Amino acid sequence: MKIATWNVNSLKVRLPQVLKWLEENPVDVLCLQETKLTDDKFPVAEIAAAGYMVEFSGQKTYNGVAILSRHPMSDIVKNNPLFPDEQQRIIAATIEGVRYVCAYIPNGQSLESEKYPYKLSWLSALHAWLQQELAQHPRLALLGDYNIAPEDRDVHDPAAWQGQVLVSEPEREAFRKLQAMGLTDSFRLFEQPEKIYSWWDYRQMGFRLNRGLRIDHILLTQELKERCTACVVDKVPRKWEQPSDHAPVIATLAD
DNA sequence: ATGGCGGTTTTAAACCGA
Repeated sequence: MKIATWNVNSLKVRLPQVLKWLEENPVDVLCLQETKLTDDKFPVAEIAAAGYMVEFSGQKTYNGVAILSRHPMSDIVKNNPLFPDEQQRIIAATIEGVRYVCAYIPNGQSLESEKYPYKLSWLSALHAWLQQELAQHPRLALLGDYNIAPEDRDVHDPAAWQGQVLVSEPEREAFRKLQAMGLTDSFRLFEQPEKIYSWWDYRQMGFRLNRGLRIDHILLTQELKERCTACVVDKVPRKWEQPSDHAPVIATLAD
């Protein structure tokens, strides 16, 4: 079983790349963020033709999430029932006995922005809802764009980023709170090369200079952690023409 | 300090992302 997450920064623009990537990486489950599509514009037929079922929750211009799966999905939940939110940032589904939560955690913009307390409240509500979900689903995977680099080794230049949004202590504390509820960062289960990131700024040759952050994650409960045999960032599509600024993250689960 | 880039919309300039 292979599962993946990818912030595509507009599925309208990136659909050909998603289909190409799935041909080369026929994962069982793919969580997408920033589809930026209303549900009536979602490319269901193209994704079905690629062999995937799909559930989605979108809106105009911003946000939007989807789960693509080779296996049937049930118990779909859109957004956090404990957190009324006009922004479409969560979709959850049960697939083959595993609960998948696909999340596009708010960016926060800056510590001074009103979007920053929104991000922290959003994370707090996510934690509360996940406690309920975990009580029902011992096998749970939380995949998505967390917009949090958990540690300094997930940041290309920790000194330059110190205290900024995406690395600030309250955000990292929220990440650790997710870990404390039994969710493990699958990437850190394994020995990894240094300077592995999942997002690079489009500007100033960010990707070529590897000025990145690791902000896309796959967190797993104990039972899934024990089945996890690999977790990698796939930089290949970041090198394609007109790429998303994020790269996919893939975890492998033994049967 | 600002703007870089790329996507979006109200198809031009403004917004948002990270």
